[in-house]
Amino acid sequence: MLELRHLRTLAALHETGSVSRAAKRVHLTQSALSHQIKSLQSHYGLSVIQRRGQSIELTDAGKHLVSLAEKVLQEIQATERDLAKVSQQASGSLRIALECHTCFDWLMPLMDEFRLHWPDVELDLVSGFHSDPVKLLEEGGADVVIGSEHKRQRDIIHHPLFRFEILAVLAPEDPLRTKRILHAADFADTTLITYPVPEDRIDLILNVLKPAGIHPQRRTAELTVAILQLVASRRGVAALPSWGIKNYVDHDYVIARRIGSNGLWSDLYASTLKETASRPYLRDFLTTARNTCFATLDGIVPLE
Amino acid sequence: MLELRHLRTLAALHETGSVSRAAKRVHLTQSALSHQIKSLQSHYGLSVIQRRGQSIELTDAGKHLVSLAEKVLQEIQATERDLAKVSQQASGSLRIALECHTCFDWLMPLMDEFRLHWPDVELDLVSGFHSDPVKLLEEGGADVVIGSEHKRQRDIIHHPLFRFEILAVLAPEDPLRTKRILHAADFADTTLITYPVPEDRIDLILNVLKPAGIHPQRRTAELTVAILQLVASRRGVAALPSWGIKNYVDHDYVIARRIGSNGLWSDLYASTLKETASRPYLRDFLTTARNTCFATLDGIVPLE
DNA sequence: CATATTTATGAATTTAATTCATTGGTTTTT
DNA sequence: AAAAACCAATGAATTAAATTCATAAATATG
Repeated sequence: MLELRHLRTLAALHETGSVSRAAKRVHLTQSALSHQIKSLQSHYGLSVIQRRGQSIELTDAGKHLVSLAEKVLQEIQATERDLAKVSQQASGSLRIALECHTCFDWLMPLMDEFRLHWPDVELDLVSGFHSDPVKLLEEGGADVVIGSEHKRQRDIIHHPLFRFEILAVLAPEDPLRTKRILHAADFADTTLITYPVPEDRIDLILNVLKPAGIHPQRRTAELTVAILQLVASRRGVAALPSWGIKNYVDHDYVIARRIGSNGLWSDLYASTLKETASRPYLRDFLTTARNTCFATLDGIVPLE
Repeated sequence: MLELRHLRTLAALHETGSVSRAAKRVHLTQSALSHQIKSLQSHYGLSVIQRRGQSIELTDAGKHLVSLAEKVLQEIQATERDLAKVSQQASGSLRIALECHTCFDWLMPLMDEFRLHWPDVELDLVSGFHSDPVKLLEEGGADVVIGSEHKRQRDIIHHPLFRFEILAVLAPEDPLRTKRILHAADFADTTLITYPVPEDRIDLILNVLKPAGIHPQRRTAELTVAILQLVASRRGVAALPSWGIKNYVDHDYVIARRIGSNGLWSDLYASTLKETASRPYLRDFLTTARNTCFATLDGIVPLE
């Protein structure tokens, strides 16, 4: 018999295009999903997905079920918002602290949508730099911190968002363009253009350059566009999320290169206090965040 | 986590107005449903139903979930029809043999709806009387038999529809009107007005009168309205399903009385061959049949 | 051609749902 | 007013089923 579990899986398959990624998305193993799909297929006597080389493709039947899933899951979310109103859990505050500057890109439209659904929740962005963002939660200065920190800590929950790749961004004429992959040494004589945050908050420096003993010059800019403008005009190179620069790369404004043979990856979490985690509007915020990110951001991968 | 199981239960609770009846409706025990409701309530931190003395009442939250359930379950049904088309299982024949004459009442609109959803299925009513309707299935004369037969038989499946009460129908001026409950003896000097079928197909005779050694006169009519017309004009009494006479009773055209202290009840099944049972359009027919009957027919109770 | 990655599968395990047996309330009956 | 009948709730036992584990098969990738 069909269950929501199946629909959630179908939606994840559609989102991620692979069984193993979908499995992470719904916090199950690849095996579990494979079994699930099998039982679904035998229940309806038709196939839902088809192996397409290394990944998979949805069949016609699968597409029908996916569109059902999307419809149904949205309706459930809407009803759950209604339930929060009924039980008077539809108010409170959601002050978001952003550790990842580029995240403004997807957070802004998300906040607009959130405001529509939760008019009685005080929504705010906590601006400025914070040395210890998790402390901010404990001190009550913010309700969610969006960043890459995820070390286990009492009374704090790190809700996984997604994993993304950080690419080196170069001017199209940069001599390094000939290399398909950049390594630490390639940054030795460059100027690194970053957001105005300490060194230990920049993955490239922390995980690649510092271990290799390389300390390039730095120059900072507040906004992603400003950084890209500097890169394009050959003032230096930057390291930014692949989805944050996609448009600029597609239009040949800049070029992007992988950092290290496996790439430089970063994980994004939304951290809250334990007590905040159970609030309906926070749960809703998280699911819509994940949904919109997986739907709109290219190249991201489920986490956990 | 919410599952379709919960929504199916909610819908059944709404339909039947009681946990134990809802349990039968979804083929589970009362205990299972009670646990299910409890876990649902603790998941959302609010109550869904409230004990209202003998039976139960849905809370505001419960009503929200019920309307979600109805929407979602309909969408699933629609998608399953689409899947049948995709896998080319949307054609075949559905010839219905009716053992219960009064069932025309609900079957007609149901057939109209069915035709809309399954334009490529040959839908027919097998008319006339059949001594052994199950044999009709085996001989290929019909695809479904709607009647009260349900003895286990090889290669035949009896899909339970519902249980209903058969009431004695009297003219408003009938001397028997003073009795709240009629017993076999009360029929001794009456004329029994029935459909034109053999005695052993009339529950009142088979289960009440014959065992008591009472053999009233009989007169037959083809149509329910004709029977009621005869009753109203004092030509005799009839025994008909409570839902079949509700409108006439409500308008005081006739009056209805319980037969025996526990009432005279009859069970309705839709019987098919085993192989027919798995066809998508047959399953769809059955679920819509049950849905519309439980939604529109008063006083019916889930079976099994 | 070896290696990475991805999906499929059978068996074992764990989790969760359901039933069983019983109790506590309500209503109805006598 | 007591008894009977009915209905829902509960905890423990049971059963069922979903998930994981371990592994194989299949398909790119370098």
